[in-house]
Amino acid sequence: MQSALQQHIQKFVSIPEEDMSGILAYFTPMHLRKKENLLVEGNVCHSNYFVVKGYLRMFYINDKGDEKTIQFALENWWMADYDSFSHQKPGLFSIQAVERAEVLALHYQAQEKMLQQYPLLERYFRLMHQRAHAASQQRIRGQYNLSREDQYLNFARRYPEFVQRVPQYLLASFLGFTPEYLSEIRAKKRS
Amino acid sequence: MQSALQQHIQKFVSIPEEDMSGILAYFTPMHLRKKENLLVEGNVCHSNYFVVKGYLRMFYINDKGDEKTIQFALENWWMADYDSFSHQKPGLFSIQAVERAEVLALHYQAQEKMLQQYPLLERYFRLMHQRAHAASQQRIRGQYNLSREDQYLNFARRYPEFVQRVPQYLLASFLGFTPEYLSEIRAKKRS
DNA sequence: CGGGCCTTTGACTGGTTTCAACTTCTGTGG
DNA sequence: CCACAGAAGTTGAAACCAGTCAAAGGCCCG
Repeated sequence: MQSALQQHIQKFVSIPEEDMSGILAYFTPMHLRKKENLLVEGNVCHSNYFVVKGYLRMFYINDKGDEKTIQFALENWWMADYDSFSHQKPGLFSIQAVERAEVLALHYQAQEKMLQQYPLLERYFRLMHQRAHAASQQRIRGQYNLSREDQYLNFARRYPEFVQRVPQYLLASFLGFTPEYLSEIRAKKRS
Repeated sequence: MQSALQQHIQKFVSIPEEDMSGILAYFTPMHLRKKENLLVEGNVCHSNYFVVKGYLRMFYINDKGDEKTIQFALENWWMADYDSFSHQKPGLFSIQAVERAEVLALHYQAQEKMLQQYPLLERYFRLMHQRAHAASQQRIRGQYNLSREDQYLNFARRYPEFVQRVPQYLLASFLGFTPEYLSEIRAKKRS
């Protein structure tokens, strides 16, 4: 059976079958326990992570000391603090496995080498970032357009399984409001 | 004198000098009047735009009928509705020149051809999107962390010349609040 | 079975929006 | 070059969305 990553890459670019093992060799598989950290705020983001199983979240800690989750990465998504990763300088985000998870880590230098050896992958990563860029534009649009309440309702309609899977306080943090308010919205919806 | 685009590309990848004219041939230079549209909501975003002079904004019109600006593109930035552009399907954004502007338009098919002919440019665009992705992460962080008032003060500190250049109602729309409130903030700051 | 974390509920507060009226600026035509 | 109309910016009052704080209830896991 071929890896999830391999399948994913083939969806976007056509890599000769025989190159695949060479490519996969650049990655380090990691098993993470619940709440295990991949990156801690203030450190350099050395790797770009591909999620095979479970899911990750990216967050930071604000002045008041509470965690704000700004992004999740589900199966088949990439995650990194790209400001930190791109310049290999200390960053402002932490990355953590919410549930027990499996990821493939691609170290910065490994990525550079890999891209030299297999330039076709530049296209793959270009498409990944372009897609993320598109997603950001849509997300920002949603944030401007909808009240917090509608953002939740929208999100719940679009990702019903995920809403079940994620703890409410994380979801609230991701949607940009307090757990108390989320609770209120849910109560209103029930009635 | 070499074009702004050429200089910009050379900052990120090393393209042989003799390839440059071939590359530039894929672009269509455009002169835009103030408030001229490059893209209207509901249409397919056929081109990716590089700003040579002046600046663009991307916006949409909400239920109440007012325009929400979600992004600006200054000199040396790229702009497109990437969800629409990537899939060549109708999109949710309009793009407009705020001032009189010059841009280089890269048509979707032209871009694909160009990337086939000069695969090194995949890297260039990968870096552009990665950078935009990084910027989105930072921007979202700012939106979670700061009150609207602080977002303005922050922005004004970081881009003082731009705050002068852009009309206030656009800036308010971009920062996600009403022109009236921006006015109030500025009044408070003066006193 | 117990402790701690998560969720719910309610009262109070304040940042931000809305609406409407007024002032200032800008550009265009006479 | 002035006049004027429309656009952009300001001000203030009322309403509301959402945050904060505190306390109680539910539930998972050791």
